[in-house]
Amino acid sequence: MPVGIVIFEDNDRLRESLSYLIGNSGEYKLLADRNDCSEADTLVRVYQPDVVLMDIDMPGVNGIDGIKLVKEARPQTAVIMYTVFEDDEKLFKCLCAGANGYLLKKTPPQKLFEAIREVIEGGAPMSPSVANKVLRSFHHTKPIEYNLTKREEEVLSLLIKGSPVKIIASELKISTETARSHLKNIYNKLHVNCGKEAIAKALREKIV
Amino acid sequence: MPVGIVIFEDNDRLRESLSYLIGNSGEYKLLADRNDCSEADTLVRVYQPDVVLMDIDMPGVNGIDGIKLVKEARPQTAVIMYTVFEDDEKLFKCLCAGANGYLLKKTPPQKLFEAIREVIEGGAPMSPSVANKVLRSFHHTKPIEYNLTKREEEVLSLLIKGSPVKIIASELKISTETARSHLKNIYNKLHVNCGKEAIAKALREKIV
DNA sequence: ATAAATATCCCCCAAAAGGGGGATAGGTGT
DNA sequence: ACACCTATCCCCCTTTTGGGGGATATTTAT
Repeated sequence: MPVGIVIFEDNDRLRESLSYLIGNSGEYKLLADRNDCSEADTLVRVYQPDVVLMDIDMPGVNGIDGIKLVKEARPQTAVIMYTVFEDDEKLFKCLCAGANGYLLKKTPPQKLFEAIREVIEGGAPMSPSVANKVLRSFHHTKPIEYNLTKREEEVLSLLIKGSPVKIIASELKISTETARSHLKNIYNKLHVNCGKEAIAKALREKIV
Repeated sequence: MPVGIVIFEDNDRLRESLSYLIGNSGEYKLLADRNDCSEADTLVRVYQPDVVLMDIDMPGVNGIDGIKLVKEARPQTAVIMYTVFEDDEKLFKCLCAGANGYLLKKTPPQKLFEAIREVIEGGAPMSPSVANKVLRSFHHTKPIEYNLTKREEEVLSLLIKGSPVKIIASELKISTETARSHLKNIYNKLHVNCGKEAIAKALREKIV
């Protein structure tokens, strides 16, 4: 049976041309198309699409919440974002919400069809610039150097487990006073004033 | 001028066929090919390639450290991994080390050429199953429910900035005693005993 | 060889945090 | 109507923290 598709896109003209293209592809079957995704959950429950094409900027419920509706209603339905936005915030929100692909609207129809094929086969189609952003998000940007000594790193790694000084000291088999000294030095090097800030900074910047 | 390519691949047969394909493409120019990447840094400094094709499993210096050598020597050179491995550990280590693409060896040469084109244009070519792994790494696996109230979430989000109770209270325009109450409730709900543990848990599990 | 950095320990003291109570008012749900 | 949750506030008391000193050995670097 052909691949079933549902489209959420508030631009009527665009939605209609997409629907037309898909309906006449032979390869895909257009199950439904809507200009808002407030009832996305019901719709995917009823039509059980293999793929959903989802815009982001829509009146009422936006596409990001739309992803969640779709995924909660039917996790196996693949959601491909189809949008003009390529800012990091929207992109990563979509990915976190469970999007299976992310295409920019400048993608030509032929590539769009390829992407649908790819997502059906378990891939994750992304426009090149999007894939690049995603990859770059892994490039541990700057291992900012705080010049912590080995011992200080040990102390810090215990600290970020939430251990109080006494525990840190006993784990490292040193006196609490020594542990406290190390902590003071760590706070100075990280430019923070207390353990809580140090933990926050260390975890955020992936020190240790 | 044609796109310059350097190959690191320890399988002689494969390396030679790749070299041959690239050398005869007209589109690309093979600058060098090696069976180990112990001198990857020197090599990219000398040949200044646009793209490096890099295997992972090589004698001596492995491909992951190879990425680092290349990127430190010449950050603008794009590194495409070309490997049989698709386990999470190797994949994400490569991405973190700065890889610009990740292709499985089952990729047909034509797709390989496409990938090189894509990476030159600033994309991030990935085999479908790889792209899928990458995307899935964003799917916030477990939104473990601690049933924090809105107010408690506000307090927690201030806490993880390292703010002391007084600051939290004044930011939320409530008394320090109220803020303290909220904190106590938060600690109970998160099953922790102090603010440091709460910060660690909240940041690790991406609550708030 | 000599200086600098590191790891270790100690004291004092004020401020902050944490645990234990308890109280009031507004809202929700049944 | 009543129980329950939430948000607000207050007190007491002990432990922990953070900042300020300082001291001594060992290691590292120059």
